[in-house]
Amino acid sequence: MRPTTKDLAKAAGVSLATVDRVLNDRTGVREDTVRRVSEAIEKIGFLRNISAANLARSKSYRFLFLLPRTGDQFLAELFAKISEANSAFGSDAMRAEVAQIHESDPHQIANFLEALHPDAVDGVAIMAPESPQVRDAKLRLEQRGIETVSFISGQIRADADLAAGEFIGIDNHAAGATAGRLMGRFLDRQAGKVLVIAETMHARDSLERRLGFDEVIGADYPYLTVLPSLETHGEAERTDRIIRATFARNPDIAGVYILSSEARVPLQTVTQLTQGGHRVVIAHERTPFTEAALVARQIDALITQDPGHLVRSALRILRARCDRREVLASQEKIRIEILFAENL
Amino acid sequence: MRPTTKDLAKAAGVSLATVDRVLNDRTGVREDTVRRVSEAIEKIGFLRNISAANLARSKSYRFLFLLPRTGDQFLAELFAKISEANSAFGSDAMRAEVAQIHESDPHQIANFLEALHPDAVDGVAIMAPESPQVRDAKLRLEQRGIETVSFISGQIRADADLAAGEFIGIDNHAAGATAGRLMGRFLDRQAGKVLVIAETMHARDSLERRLGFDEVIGADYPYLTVLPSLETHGEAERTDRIIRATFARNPDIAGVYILSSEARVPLQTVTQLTQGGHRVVIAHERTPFTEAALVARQIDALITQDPGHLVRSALRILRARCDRREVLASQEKIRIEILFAENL
DNA sequence: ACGGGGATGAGGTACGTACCTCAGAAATCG
DNA sequence: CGATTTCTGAGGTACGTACCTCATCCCCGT
Repeated sequence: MRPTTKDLAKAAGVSLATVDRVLNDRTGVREDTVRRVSEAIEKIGFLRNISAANLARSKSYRFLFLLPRTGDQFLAELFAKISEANSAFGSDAMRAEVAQIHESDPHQIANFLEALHPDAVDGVAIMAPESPQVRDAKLRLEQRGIETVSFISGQIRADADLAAGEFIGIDNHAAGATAGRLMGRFLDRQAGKVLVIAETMHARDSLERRLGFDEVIGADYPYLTVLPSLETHGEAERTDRIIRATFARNPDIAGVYILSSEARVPLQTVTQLTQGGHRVVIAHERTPFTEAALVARQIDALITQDPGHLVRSALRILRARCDRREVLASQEKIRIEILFAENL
Repeated sequence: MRPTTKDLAKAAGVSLATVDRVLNDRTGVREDTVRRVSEAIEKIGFLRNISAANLARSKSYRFLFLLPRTGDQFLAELFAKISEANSAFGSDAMRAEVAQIHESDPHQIANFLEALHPDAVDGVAIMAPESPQVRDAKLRLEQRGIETVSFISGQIRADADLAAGEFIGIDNHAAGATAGRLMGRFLDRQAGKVLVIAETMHARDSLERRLGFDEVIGADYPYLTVLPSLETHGEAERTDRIIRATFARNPDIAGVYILSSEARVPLQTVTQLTQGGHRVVIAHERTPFTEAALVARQIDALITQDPGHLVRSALRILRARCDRREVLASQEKIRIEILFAENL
């Protein structure tokens, strides 16, 4: 049988009331009594029964995902997984909701965050580009007792944040390097140019992917030339136009790397221009469109992060932080997945 | 607020006692009363609070992993992850233990399973090759109320089992196909022979990997010749000897595919024989050894399944079955991961 | 020596569910 | 119709923890 608070009280030679005071950080306990209880916890291996505790304080967790207002299929995947998580964790007294904001307006994001009240929300997963306003708003949220995590893109302060579960998402530098390795190996000894397409290079994740990509290509495949990144700004017409123009100017494009998470629009143009050729195309994120393109051999490889894992990981980390618990680091590490048609 | 049994009783127009009888499948309730309660459950969206239920019946879950007696680093990883899961799920009233058996002796396995008692074990994850004895023993376990799942290798009855969470592990045919694709692309247009090394081809997972591998190579890379599988039987001396002999007979070996989960021993010999050459080496499973080999460029790619995910998935599935709950299928799908030095 | 305040104990109620008993209502049978 | 049998309701206790109140005790300073 697992020891209970009752056993703990007996082992520490104190009453249940004192055990409760120590366990819940209440005032009015002498320091050496705290120590005695802590030692007893170690000695008998007491573990608080979180189910019972949550039952007693009839606590439930309300979490919020703050996502961009505009997006395409990857955003839709995230929505689907959040609602899936809601039904899966429903019996666990936690609920996740979504709010959408214009990701390009740091002021609006900060205002939104300021308006959140600890009575209504226990934690927020924020998918938004880095900015001082948002960073400050996050700090103030945490002071008010609302937990926060950076989701997929956004505020990374240091490598240590990754370990601490501050950031939920893949290591984008490594993802870019992986793309570079695949591109290099798939274009085996074949010289040529490589086109890189991004939504915007102002986002930290795009920058890091590009950096990782260039590093590998530069080091191991010097006969490949990586062109400057094309920026689509998420506009379909512009995307089509600039890709066509670049292909026209560079007939020797051997590979295409689409590093933004919404690949559908650029991919449509690239596919048309690559008809029958032997170009290697690598893109990010698994969506109905990219999946179909992979099967149709219009893409050679996909580099992805599992949206279901992202969502569940965010929820588990927020929850653990609310409970002041450690998380299982190895479970929360978001893997860089590589998909071919064979391992879909 | 989530509806409770009290709300359910009111909504169904019955007493708490009757609600309890219906929820826990007790006898002595008229059929149309059951129906009324069920309808009320739907109507008010009642969800049983499993924490409270487990608290009330002071239930804890005891699960058992049945693993092979002999193994190397992959087995060690599994052990580590099981003990990790124990501490992570410890506050959740579930405990996992390990038993080891000679995997090659179906009789001993069956005897072991027969001896398990529902009072001592709630569920078993079995990693053992397919055999009629084990299959029967599993069925009898389930009749006695002990849940079972096939773990990593072993009894697959049909594709439907995969969906139902009967089998926990990757799709080995797809894994072999993925290896084949990588081998083909990395050996771009370079003709030669491909060596395949297995522990034994009597195991279903090895067979399926080989099948998938051959399919892709045969279809898309006809200039490659895949040699008959070498069987190591897990013996170090024999492994070294037969690999050396095969290399001596086939100087034009361009690629090596090690399809068993313990790659260390064969890999040591292969690495020696490949010194300075340009052979493509693909192996399975991430262990300290294969990871180091990947970084040292002695392996070109690793095809893996996350042992932590395997273990947690097994536990979640067993637990859900004990609770007669559905699992979240997308979370339990074990992905075929591809590792390069860049995305470790 | 005494008051005051901090530390501690004793005991209660609550959370949502399981499981038990017993009384009484309703349905079924002869 | 009464006598069974079957169903249902009311109420209790328990699980492990949180949170509350009140009484008591000890230590401190005066």
